[in-house]
Amino acid sequence: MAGIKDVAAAAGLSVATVSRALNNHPSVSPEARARVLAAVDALGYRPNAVARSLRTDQTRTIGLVISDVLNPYFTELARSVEEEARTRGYSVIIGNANEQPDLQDHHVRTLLERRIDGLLVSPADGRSPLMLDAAGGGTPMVFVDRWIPGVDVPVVRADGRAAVRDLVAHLHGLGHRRLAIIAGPAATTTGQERVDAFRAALHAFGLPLPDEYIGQGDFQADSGRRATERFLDLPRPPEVVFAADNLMALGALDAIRARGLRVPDDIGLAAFDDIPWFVHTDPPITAIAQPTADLARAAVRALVDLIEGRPPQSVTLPATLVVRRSCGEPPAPVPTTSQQRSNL
Amino acid sequence: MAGIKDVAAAAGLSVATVSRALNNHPSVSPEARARVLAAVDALGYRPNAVARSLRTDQTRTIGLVISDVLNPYFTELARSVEEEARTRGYSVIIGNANEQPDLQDHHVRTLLERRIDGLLVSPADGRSPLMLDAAGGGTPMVFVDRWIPGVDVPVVRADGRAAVRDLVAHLHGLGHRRLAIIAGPAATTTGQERVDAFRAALHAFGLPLPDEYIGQGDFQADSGRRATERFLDLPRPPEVVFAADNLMALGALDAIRARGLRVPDDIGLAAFDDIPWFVHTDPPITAIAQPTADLARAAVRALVDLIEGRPPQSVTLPATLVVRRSCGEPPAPVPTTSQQRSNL
DNA sequence: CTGAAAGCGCTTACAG
DNA sequence: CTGAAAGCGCTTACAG
Repeated sequence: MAGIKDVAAAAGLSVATVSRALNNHPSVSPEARARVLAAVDALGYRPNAVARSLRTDQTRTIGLVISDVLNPYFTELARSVEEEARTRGYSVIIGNANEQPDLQDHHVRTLLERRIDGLLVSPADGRSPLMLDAAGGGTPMVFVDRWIPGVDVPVVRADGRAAVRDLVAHLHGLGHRRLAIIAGPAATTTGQERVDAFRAALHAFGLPLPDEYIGQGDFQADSGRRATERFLDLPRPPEVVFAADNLMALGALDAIRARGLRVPDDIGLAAFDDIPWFVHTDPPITAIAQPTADLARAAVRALVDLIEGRPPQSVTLPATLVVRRSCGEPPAPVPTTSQQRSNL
Repeated sequence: MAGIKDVAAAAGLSVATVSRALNNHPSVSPEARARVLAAVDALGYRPNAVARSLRTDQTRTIGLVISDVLNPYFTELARSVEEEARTRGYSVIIGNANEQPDLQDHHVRTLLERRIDGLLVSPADGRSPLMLDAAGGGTPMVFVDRWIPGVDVPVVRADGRAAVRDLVAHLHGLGHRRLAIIAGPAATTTGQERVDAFRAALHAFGLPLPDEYIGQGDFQADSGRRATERFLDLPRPPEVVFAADNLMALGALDAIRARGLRVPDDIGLAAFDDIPWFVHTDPPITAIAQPTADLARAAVRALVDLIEGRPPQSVTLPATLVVRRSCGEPPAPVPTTSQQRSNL
């Protein structure tokens, strides 16, 4: 493969001049620049980013460690992160922790060895020593979605408290009193917060949250299935199950369906995190929506600020309740299209 | 940040010996190894993969260029690719082309400059010169899912012909005669093949595929929505719409719903690519399922073989029809659980 | 088993 | 505006 030396030889210039021409350094004569470009073209030269990174000590790359790519929320987050990073001249390398602490550490380690310029993390495990001292040590780092309390790193996330309160009000208004939650792992902030918010909201309505109405999940579908089965086996099953993420809601739906039960007639269901499919499930599912793309943008902005020496900004955005039919009683009637299938 | 020199100094050894110890080279005394490890620990040394790559001319990284991360099919593919690559000691960098040729090229270029050891591509655009000569030039490359005809690169993909035939037989058996398809971009092999297979299958049943029953989509949801609207505006709309991927099926569902029409009563719907949500949509959607994880594994295997100098293997796996209720008439009754909600 | 030294492909301060 | 040269942090052939 042609190197910068070959280009220099072909252009009749030094490698220094070639390098300058390629990096748009001002002090290069138009003529030299033209000769370089011609040589690059002729040889099919492709700069070696590895060598450049070694020399400049920057990779123009950020690492994104997320808990589960298969979760549509994180997929969208990843996509938006890449988009925003690209407009700022950065590439992103995604590490999928799949909710496993050791996998998370594997990716953090690999990313660090690759000398990424900064790390965007949604910690699957808040207690990883590796991550803790990466945060302490010089690597620019920003938490997104989930964070680790007590670590001095900017956090970009959504606050779901108000939306959870709205959800509980909605359920209460529908006459439901026995409300259960499938929680995420206690080792994650989102895992805890959503339970806390739910409990606080119930409390405000004078409702209890008995232990048997707290299912322990791990944000993946299987755990939602198992927790739901346990709920259904209870002497007094809950009237509504609130899944702390969309994958566990999918699992819950599977479990409910496997018993031949129907939503919302036999049991209600709501989820944290909204996805396009929730409009088309049977029935459409009431969910709490995060401003995912905005979070992604704010997170990248904070990280790039940190990398480039500007003061980064922590950001908290509100999540919002989207009422559909999975907890009973349709929402206020939607204006129907008058158009019928008259043309058949 | 501590470098190998610091480790050498702390261990009282040369950098050569440190390097050997860290790379498990056999000719290092146990004592030296121990001193190195201790020094590494004490200094928190983290090897610089950039420097190593420059020196060894390998990055132990493969690039994966996919057409759309938001498509659950590709998300799963990406996840399985990473998993398989990891067990073989490779990292993967994902480039999301988002079905845009220039974005695809951007990622291919970036990946090439990073000197990834090999490229796994599902071409969003089969005519990209960049990709074409990357394939010609020395970069180890394999196509997965989609490919580019006439390019000498191993291909790992699913063959959906039989499944499409099964689908048409199923629809015909249900009494449907006016069958439409929302096709993918003609610039992609999967875009073409699925139409071809559909047309061939219709032909076998003596059914026509009029032009107005071929909607032109781009594999993304919006295009499915638009194509479906056009179908519904026809004097004689189709009885069933077959979407060539799951995202366009989502769009179709949106469009159908927006008109106040119902599936399958007013119109039937089937999709290429199966996803977990199809079980829970209203109604559950009949789909053609690909062996995604197997494809991912085979693709990584082929690429790693190529990288490491072994002969790579092209692989074609069959896709299968999964009948649900979205085209009419429920499938043979499922054995119902006798368990009722008696415990309420 | 260990070390001194060359070199991977670039960028950039220094000199002209 | 251009070039010669040093150096980024490693690995590895060569010598001992």
